[in-house]
Amino acid sequence: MTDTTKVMKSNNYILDEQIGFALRLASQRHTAIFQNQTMLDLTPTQFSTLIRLAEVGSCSQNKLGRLTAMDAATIKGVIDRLHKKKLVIVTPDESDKRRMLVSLDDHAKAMIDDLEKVGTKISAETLKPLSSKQRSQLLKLLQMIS
Amino acid sequence: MTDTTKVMKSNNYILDEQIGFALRLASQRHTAIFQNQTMLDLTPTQFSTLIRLAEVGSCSQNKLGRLTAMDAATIKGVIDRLHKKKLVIVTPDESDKRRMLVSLDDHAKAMIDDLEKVGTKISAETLKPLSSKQRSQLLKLLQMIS
DNA sequence: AATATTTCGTATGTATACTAACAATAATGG
DNA sequence: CCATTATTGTTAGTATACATACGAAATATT
Repeated sequence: MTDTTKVMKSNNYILDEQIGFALRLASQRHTAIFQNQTMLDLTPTQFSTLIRLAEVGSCSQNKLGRLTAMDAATIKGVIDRLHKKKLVIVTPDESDKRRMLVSLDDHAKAMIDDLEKVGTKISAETLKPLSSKQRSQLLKLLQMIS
Repeated sequence: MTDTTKVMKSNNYILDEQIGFALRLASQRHTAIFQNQTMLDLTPTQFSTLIRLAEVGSCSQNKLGRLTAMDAATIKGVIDRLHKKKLVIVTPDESDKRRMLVSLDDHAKAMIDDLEKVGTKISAETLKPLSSKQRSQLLKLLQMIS
């Protein structure tokens, strides 16, 4: 007599427990929370770009991409759209003719405080299911694998 | 005498410590690891779709989307591309004429074991910086906010 | 100084991922 | 039974995000 269960697929690969799948779900949830903040007519990456620009002042386009973890092609599209919304100023760099200097428009500068408030709320909403200790733990673990 | 530092921007919003930013970085790193697995001519979502199909057998397109956390528009594109690669079979459901029944092509069925092996390797590589305890902790925390 | 390499921005193509609108079909409530 | 509602799949539009290739400009090497 043969126990056929012995040769059945051992099924030890559980998609829902893979880090990639879990990351995608968590990202989706966060993005949904972000987009539900209707005050913000911005995407998460556009938001990050404005915050970074407020920190560094003026910056070349590619460098800004590195500061926000976007490659050259991606940051270009983001800057184009922020420019169309009149939130950033783009001027050629005289000292290096390859570079485009990007900085915040006055209109965007005035928004930064509010952006940070909304950003704080979005993070809190996303992390609501976690205790304070769990929140910093999650952040630490994510940074460790980045 | 006035201490001007008192009115300076309190700068308590640190982009790099926001959950959304951290999630994006971690996702990027995982995707890079995934794509470096050159054995796989698949994207992470295509991979997930094949694994799910192996679990459930046959399934309508929209339901498959729900099982893999993709909306109708997204899963359609994924199925189209998997179909073009001859990895899935798509047939109209006779009992419900709205539905398209999706299932694995034999060619893909034969790949599943290998896919799971590679998938396991990708997850391990992504989580390499973490201890075993930290890995399950991270997974648990991600699932809690999803 | 001339050459080689790198960097910067741009452009194209592919792949998620969402919204919104739409038609066909199915299920349900009166 | 019929009208309403819901579901399924499709299409179009927008926005990351990557790879790749390219020319222009700056830097490094010889």
